Parts: sequence; structure tokens; C-alpha cells
Amino acid sequence: MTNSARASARGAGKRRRLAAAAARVLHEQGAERTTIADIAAAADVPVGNVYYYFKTKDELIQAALTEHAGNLAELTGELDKLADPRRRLKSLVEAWVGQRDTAARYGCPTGTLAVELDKRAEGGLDVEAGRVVRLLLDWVERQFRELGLPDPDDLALTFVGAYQGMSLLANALRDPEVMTRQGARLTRWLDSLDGTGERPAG
Amino acid sequence: MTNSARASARGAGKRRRLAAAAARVLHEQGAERTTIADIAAAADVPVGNVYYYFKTKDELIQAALTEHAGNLAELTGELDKLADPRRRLKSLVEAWVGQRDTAARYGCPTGTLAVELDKRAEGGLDVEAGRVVRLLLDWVERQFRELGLPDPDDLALTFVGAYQGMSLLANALRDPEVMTRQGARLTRWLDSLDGTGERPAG
DNA sequence: GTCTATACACGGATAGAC
DNA sequence: GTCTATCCGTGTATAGAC
Repeated sequence: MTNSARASARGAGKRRRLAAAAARVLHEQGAERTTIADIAAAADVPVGNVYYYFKTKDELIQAALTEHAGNLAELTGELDKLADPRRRLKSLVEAWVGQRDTAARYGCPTGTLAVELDKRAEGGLDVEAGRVVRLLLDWVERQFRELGLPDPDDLALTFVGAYQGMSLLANALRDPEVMTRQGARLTRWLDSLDGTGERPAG
Repeated sequence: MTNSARASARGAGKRRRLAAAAARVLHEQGAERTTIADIAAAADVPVGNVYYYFKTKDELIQAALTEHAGNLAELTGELDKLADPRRRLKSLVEAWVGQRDTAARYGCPTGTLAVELDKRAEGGLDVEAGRVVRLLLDWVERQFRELGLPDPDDLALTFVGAYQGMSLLANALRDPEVMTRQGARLTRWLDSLDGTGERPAG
């Protein structure tokens, strides 16, 4: 292994640590209140060194978004192993409810970030956030389509919207129980949908 | 009228203008990215003068929250004139859909503010934001209770959560149509609820 | 009560030694 | 590739003239 290759390997490791730390810290503190120093400390990388990997704070935020997209892809990849699309969606709800304490404390990672980035429209980061939301929306829509339900895109909006809404309320009220109760309701809703027609308002 | 009384009247006017401007600008730009100067300019008050009315930025944010609470009280006050609670809720949905362009551009005023303030937990402003959300929640719950529906508190969480969720998605996707479509779904849901029992997941 | 000037802190970003 | 020192812009808040 050459010196530069070894250096790259170390570098890639640090880069990855920074991206992961960015995702975590930005979720907990919000994009505006998080400083480069915060992320550097969380990643255990010297502050000044950060700029070698990411030229601007926006690039770090972008990395966090990519990280979130990756986490999502990993999760849906697991769920895809289940045979029944309805089962997949119900498992997703279970995963969300499992994160209830985090949701009550910090909200949905992508949702809260999207809210903040929409007010930071300069670097086009708002569009990027929308893209990550779209990833989830599209995957959910695919499940409803496989179930043969009408208007799968609307159903996906309702489903993901319900998640975003309950996360926001759980966060605003600082109450994890909101996730539990609304999660149960969402599961019952999934059960109530049949392949022949649509129930009003989901 | 004494001099000081006249001064108070002028002062109260400016104070009110500042509070209203704070509510508007904080919604559009977000709490962190909004400077005192921004609010002063929007209220047409000289920057340096702001501190006479509000000692800190947090006090200005608090004033904006009070403003939002006032707007909400005004709206529900109007809706209360309608005889049927179901009609009241449907009118509320109509009002939300009527704001679809604003929602797509800036999200729900209280919701987005609550998200941001939750990451600004020092001054206890996060709790204040939760209080405003509670006002809406309580009013909605009262309507469901009047309709004789079971678990009115859960229904209120579903209803308000749906609104917060659709606002966030409309905002993230920058698409007002999300509000229209999900609003219609919410209306159909209200119609599907009867006084005798509860439909699964709303 | 109104407004100007400014102190002061903080955070993003860069230069350049190692 | 790593790290320190520092520049510089910006924004909150205050002092004090009017």
C-alpha cells in the first residue's frame, strides 16, 4: 500500500465520520445552531482539519442529507425482503414508533432538516432535502401500488404526512406517547385498506 | 390627553407593529436567520428603537408566538359561530387549503416555528411553542367531543397531525397541490366519522 | 421616547507552518 | 494530509446624545 493510498483510507474514514456526525448533530441541534466546531468535536476531528474534507458548511449539510438518504435506503432494503407490501408498511410504522423517544426530543431527522433548509434557500439545499423526502414517498407509493390500491401517490402523501405530523406533534409536546398512539392508528388504517377500493381520507 | 399617554399610544402602536412584523418575518425566514434589523425594517421602526420595546430577540419571538395564538383565537372564534362542530372542522380545513400557497412556500406558521424553537431550548421558548400547538389541539378536541366521538384527544392528534404533515410535505416539495389533495381527503374523513363509533385510523 | 454609534462575541472561512 | 492562528463579516445588545 502506498503512502497516498494509506492517507486516502484514513481520509475516507474521517470524511465518513464527519458525515455521520453531521447527520447526528444537525438533527439534534438544528442546522443554524450547529457550528463546524460542534461537528468536528462529535466526529473527533480537529476543527481546522474539517475544511480539508468539506469546503463549506453547506457541503457538510449536503453530506448529512446523503447520510440520511443512505439510512433510508438501508431500511427500505431490509423491508423489501418481506413478501407482503402491507407487512412492509406496518414494519415501517413499527420502526418509527421504536424511535419515539428520539422523535419526541428532536423530531424526524429529515423532516426537521427539511423545514430548516427551506428557509435557507440560497445554496439549493432546500431542493436536496425535498429529494430525500421524495425517496421515502416513492418507496411508500410503490407499496400501495403493489397492493393494487387506487391513487397510490395520494395514499403515500397521507401515510408519510401522518408520520411527519405525529413526529412534529410529539416533538412540540415533548411526548413520545403521541408516536405510540398515532402509530397504532396508522397500523389500523393500513389494515382497513383493501385491494378493491379506497376508504375516505385514509 | 397627557404627553405620556400620547407617547404610550404611539408606543403601543409600534409595539404592536413589531409583534405583527415579527410573526410574519419569522415565519418567512425562520427564527435563526431573522435578524432584529429584518423585523425592524418590516415594521418600519428604526433598528435601534426596537430594544426600547423588546429587550431581547427572545422577547420578540415570544411576541410572535402570542400573535399566532391571537390569530388562532380569532379564527376559532369565527368558527364557533357555526352550529355544527363538523361544519366547523370542515371550515377549518377550507381555511388551511386557502393558505396553500403560503404553506407550500413557508410551511405552517406555528409548526415550523415550533420545530425551530425546539432546538433553541435555552429560553424555554420551545415550551411556549408547544403551548400554542396545544391551543389548536384543545379546540379541535372539543369539536370531536361535541360530536360524541370516542377518544376525541386521539382524533384531535390525527386531525392536527394531518395538517402539520401535509404542510410540511407541501413545503418540502414546494407544491400547493399537496394541500388541496390532502385537504379533500381530510374533509372526506370528517364526513366518514359518525357519532356512534370510531373508524380505524381516521 | 427616539435614534446613532459602537462594543462585543461568535462563527465561517483562509493562510500557511508543519 | 494535518493543524494553528487569525481574518473578517455579521448580529445582538448597550451607552448615551438628542
